Amino acid sequence: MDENELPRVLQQLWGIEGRSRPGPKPAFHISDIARAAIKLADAGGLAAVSMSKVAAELGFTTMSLYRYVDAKDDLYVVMLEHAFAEPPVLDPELDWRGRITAWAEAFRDGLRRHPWILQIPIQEPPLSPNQLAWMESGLDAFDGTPLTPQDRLSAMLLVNIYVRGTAQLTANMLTEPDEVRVADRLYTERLTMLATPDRFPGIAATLEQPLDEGYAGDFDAAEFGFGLNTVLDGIHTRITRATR
Amino acid sequence: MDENELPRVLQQLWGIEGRSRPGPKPAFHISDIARAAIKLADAGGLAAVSMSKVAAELGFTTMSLYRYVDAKDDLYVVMLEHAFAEPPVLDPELDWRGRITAWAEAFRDGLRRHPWILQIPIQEPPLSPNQLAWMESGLDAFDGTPLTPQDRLSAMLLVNIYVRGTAQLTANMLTEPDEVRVADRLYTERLTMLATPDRFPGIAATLEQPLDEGYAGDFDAAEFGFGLNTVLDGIHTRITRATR
DNA sequence: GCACACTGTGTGCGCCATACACAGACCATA
DNA sequence: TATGGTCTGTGTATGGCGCACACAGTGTGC
Repeated sequence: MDENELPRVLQQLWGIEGRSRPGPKPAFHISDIARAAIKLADAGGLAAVSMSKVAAELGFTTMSLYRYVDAKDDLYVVMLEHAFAEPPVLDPELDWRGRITAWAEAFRDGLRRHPWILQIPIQEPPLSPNQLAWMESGLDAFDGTPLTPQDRLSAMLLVNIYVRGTAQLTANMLTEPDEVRVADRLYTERLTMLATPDRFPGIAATLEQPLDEGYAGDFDAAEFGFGLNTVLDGIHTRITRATR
Repeated sequence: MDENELPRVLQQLWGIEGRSRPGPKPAFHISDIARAAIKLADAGGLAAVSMSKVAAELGFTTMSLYRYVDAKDDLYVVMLEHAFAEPPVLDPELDWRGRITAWAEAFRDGLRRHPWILQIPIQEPPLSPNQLAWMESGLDAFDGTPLTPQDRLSAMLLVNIYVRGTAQLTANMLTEPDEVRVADRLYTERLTMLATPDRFPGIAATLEQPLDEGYAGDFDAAEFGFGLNTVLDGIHTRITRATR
């Protein structure tokens, strides 16, 4: 009974094959759809992904996609599942901090490779194989700590949220690195103009500080690691309390 | 020169009035547009907001909106600006932790009141008055700490990201509290079915743990505060290091 | 009082997701 | 081996969307 309730996309992603059926053989597979859609999204953002464009990319008609996918949202699920392939293998030699850091960086790399992921409207919590594998991988990073399963979930989600959030901040500016610089400079200019020291002293103080070279280009690796470490320090405190 | 570059929406939001001009008086104001759009969004989510529906709500034609707003994205900016009015006044008696907690909770309340905010595709960093006021308010929470302006920005962003992220997690499920319960139970069922202990031991362990009553209904205040405290512990560690 | 910038409006375009009916392909069964 | 039913890809059609553009009327600065 439960199996029937599983949406078709999830059934296909988990490889729950229907028994051999009458009718013509399907001409392709959802993974083909995923590949075509990801290609379009990598090139032109999520806006470049439409049912008709994906179908054209595959050489089929728009409506043929609906034989594989119930709705556009399912297309997103399939794209997400294929964009994040296997989670990283975490070095068991490392402590929890090293492991979750590696996990976070791998996640970040994925988001950098496919920035359109951040544009996907999230409707439901993840249930597809690779998504669960990433979850599992993140939870496993806390093996050996005294954290309860619930605590591990919270901690993993915290890191997950942090990575997504920072990626969001940097991905606001468009894709081209040059454009990032320009948009950033323009933003700073405008902010300097609008955030006057009398009404916005805190913001003004931030702007007075000369930007580090490292920071200028992007919310780069150093800054990312710095913020991540703050989060991990918080988790560390929790672990210490749990040990006591 | 710089003023001319400012997008029209921002000019209007900052109250930079153009000199008195020829032609008919405008029939309404962007704040009317904001009110109408927010009303629609509160009732039916961001999907219920279209140029034509907003215009109809106001009793005007679709195209009239474009006399006030250059594009749909600007409409979002206006909605955001009006949905988050004044930031909370932070009690100066409190320490930084109390202040930033109050700020985070106020932010969270705003997101709860207008869940559609999370659906708005963020294209640019904020430059509108209330948005900057919230930024300022968040930065001010760290007054009296040894953190540098840059550190305060990072810390504020960290809290901001946390609140957004957790709100995102809970808002995935739809609006009705009952639906949350149902969706949550359904998710747990499916997860239990798919995340078998052999392949996903970490996830399975999380599921075995009986859910607290408090947790069941929602990612509620207690859980929110718990995660927030973890983040604040991390910031506390940074402050301690800066003091030393 | 006049020129002209500005107002709200009507029409129309191209794109989107997707409902539905259809003709042909193929397997399980007889 | 024949056949029924189910599945395939396709063509057509619908209602919505954001928005470009031309227009007639309005009101201010000169």
